[in-house]
Amino acid sequence: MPKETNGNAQTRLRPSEIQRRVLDAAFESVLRIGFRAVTVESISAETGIAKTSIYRRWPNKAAMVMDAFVFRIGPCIGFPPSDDHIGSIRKQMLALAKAFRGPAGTMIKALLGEAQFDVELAEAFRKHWLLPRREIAIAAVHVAINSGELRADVDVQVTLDALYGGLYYRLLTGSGPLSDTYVEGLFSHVIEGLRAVPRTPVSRAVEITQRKRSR
Amino acid sequence: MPKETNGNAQTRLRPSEIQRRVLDAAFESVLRIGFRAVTVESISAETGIAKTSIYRRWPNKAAMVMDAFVFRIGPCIGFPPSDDHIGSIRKQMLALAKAFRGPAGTMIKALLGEAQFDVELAEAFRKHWLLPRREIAIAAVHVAINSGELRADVDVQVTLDALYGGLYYRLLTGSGPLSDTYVEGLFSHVIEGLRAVPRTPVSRAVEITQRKRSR
Amino acid sequence: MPKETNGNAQTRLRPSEIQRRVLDAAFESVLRIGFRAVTVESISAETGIAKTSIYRRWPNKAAMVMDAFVFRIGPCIGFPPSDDHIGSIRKQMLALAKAFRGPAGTMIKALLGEAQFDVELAEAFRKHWLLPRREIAIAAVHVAINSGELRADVDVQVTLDALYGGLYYRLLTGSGPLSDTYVEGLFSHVIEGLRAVPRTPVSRAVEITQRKRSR
Amino acid sequence: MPKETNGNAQTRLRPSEIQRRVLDAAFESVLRIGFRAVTVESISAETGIAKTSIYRRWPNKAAMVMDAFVFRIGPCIGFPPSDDHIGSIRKQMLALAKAFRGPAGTMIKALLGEAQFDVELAEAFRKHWLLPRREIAIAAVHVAINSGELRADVDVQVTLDALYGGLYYRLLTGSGPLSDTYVEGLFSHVIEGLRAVPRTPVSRAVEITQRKRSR
DNA sequence: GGCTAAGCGAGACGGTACGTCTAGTCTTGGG
DNA sequence: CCCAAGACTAGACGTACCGTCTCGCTTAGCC
Repeated sequence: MPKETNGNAQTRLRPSEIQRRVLDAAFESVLRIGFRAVTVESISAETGIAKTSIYRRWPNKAAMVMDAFVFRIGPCIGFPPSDDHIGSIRKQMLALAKAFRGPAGTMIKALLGEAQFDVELAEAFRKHWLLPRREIAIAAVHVAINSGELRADVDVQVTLDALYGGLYYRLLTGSGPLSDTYVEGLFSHVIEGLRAVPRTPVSRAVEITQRKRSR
Repeated sequence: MPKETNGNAQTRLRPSEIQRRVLDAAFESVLRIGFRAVTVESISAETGIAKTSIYRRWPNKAAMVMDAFVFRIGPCIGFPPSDDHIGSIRKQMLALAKAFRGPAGTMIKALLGEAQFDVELAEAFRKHWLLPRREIAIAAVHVAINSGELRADVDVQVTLDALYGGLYYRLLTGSGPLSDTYVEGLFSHVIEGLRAVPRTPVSRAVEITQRKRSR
Repeated sequence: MPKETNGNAQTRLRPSEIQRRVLDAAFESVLRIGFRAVTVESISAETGIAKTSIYRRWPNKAAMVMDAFVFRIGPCIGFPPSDDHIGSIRKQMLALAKAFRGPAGTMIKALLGEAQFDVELAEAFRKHWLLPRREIAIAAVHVAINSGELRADVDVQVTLDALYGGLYYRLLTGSGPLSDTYVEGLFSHVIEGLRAVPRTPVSRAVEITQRKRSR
Repeated sequence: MPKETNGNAQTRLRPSEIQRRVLDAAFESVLRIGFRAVTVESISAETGIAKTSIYRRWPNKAAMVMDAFVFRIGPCIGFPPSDDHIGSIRKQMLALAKAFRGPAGTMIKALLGEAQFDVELAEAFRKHWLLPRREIAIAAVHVAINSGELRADVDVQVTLDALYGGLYYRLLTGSGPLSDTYVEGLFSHVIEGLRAVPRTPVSRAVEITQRKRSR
């Protein structure tokens, strides 16, 4: 008979269980009371897991919350498939904006805010959040260029910064809503000018996408 | 004989002098040791001005540093004039990127980072930094539309988010340099597609501007 | 036409009016919120009289409250006349105990407490409160000795310390009530042994005084 | 080999050692610079023990000094044995007066002064200083009554208030010396009148005790 | 199968800064 | 000249977390 998780309630927690409980509590706490109000001590008190055990795993609160974010959100926001490669970028932008409106947005605001004061956190954020998504997007744009959807002289990095920069700008400055309409506009304003075969005016593109959505 | 500022070194500081000294010290300290390391107490110690006097004017460190930023940077980054209205936006972007590479960039990173946890600071940052510049840019785009440089169906807000969002994205994520070349690329990728009379490929525009700069 | 108090509300207060208002406010405030909570600033705020004007008259809070005490209480607790000189001491003790149970007790607790840390206040308290009363009591005891009520070898100071010390002890330590019964007991326990013609046991004296009071 | 106290100077202090150092420093500081001038911060600075650690044990300065008093003085002033029970009270009064003339007097003045503004301190002072001594004295008086030294109708509380009240009165008001002669006088003035078999005049009793002491 | 090393909870520790409070001084401007 | 108004320096207050540490106890894993 394998030992299993051991039914004895008094038993010590397995390391993986400790990690799970801490990250869950951290995630929920950030959403509930905000990153600033969350404390290693408060997580310790809430979970009953000793501060020592938390500090053994993460050097500080930021690293812990970063892990909580990756643990819970990281893998969730994929890159939706699409017939055309350009359209798949549009779809990813819509998915990202939707995420920004929910818990993930709260976490990203906090983590990117904190990252301005913590180079290790900044590095981790780039590595675990920004780069994975960016690489997929880069590939999509490359394919779009190679397939003739976009011009050959398009600069991939610049294009993606224009597309995604707008989303992050609104998230971080709170200077406007992250609505689907906004995302469509952002996408069409940037992309239409980069197409190999130019389309009609941008606003028409917006109208089209809006018409589509209302169906 | 007017009383004047009074040459007596022993005299008490005038309120405006207190404000100036505190803001100067705050500004320099943020650049030297970083926002996190700056403390109301350290500013008090450095300037010899009582903590009480600082707290009488600003509710907390963030508000004080925000004021220091406005006091020292705020009015400096203007909107360079240009023959064409679109060109003036390009010039402002270049000026902004240059500022981002210097002290202003350090301050903005700190303030925007902190603003993620402080709604009052966020509001102040929008009011004193983002909006004034945005309004000038909006006007420039409107004029460009009315004069026929840009299409009539261009969405001003979306366009500016695409242009400036990229700059703030790189500033805050550190995901790439804020070089003039990058700015030119960002500008041309977004703008060329929005012109009433389409131009040649974006990369050609980049080449042109680069040629200009090398002269 | 004499100037009078001047109906103009805007007129400046006369010095004596300032003193009266400050002392009244100080007295009431000590009773209402306690000596510790009273502040020169709070008195200033309450009366609308500038801190400067208060500090011009009193060196600190303690001196101000001492004055308020003298101004309001000082003259109130007299030395009741009595047929026999000893009886007049008894009556003064009863009057003092009654005062101790009211506002005067609150003030004396505060002033004597504070006086433990402020020699000037201690001196003022002795001069304005303790000594005036003590001198009358000393005279009463002397007369009682000379008239043959008390023994010739009675030490006046010691006797008065025993009589009044008990009252102050209870006031300051809160180790028991300052009831009339207690005062009668204290008086008779000390005095009976000092009479030239010894009386019956002390408890009988207590019974007698109690009988008197019930009539 | 037992672990022992560990000779390593670099080791952290044991809790009991922290307590001892703080209380010692508090005691000495009160004597040296006075209760008012003593500060939790100054004790922290002097001992090198963190303010936090002090506040973890005591809620404020008064409680800390109270503990310092009990720790150093509390158990020292006993109740000297004597052949007769009344004489043992006299001896205790002499011992107490002697203590009042030294460091204990300084501490008691400060604590009882502060206790006028701090009910918790007042309670602690009664519990740790006044009551233990009072209970022994009560017992002594009871024995004296039962053995026939004192009258049966003597009120113990009143008697002790008369005896000890005088001592505290002089300590707190500074209205006279706390000399042995004074104590003898106080004792005999109060006690002689309460004896079952009356003695000669009080002043004679004083003379006798003085004669004894000069031998 | 017993010993050892590591992980664990609990929570005290030294530290830093917070934002508040009060004291007592000083300046300004009005009457 | 005296006042009110109120800003100023000075410095202690008591709190909150930080990240480190000791302390026993428990549990695995290694011999």
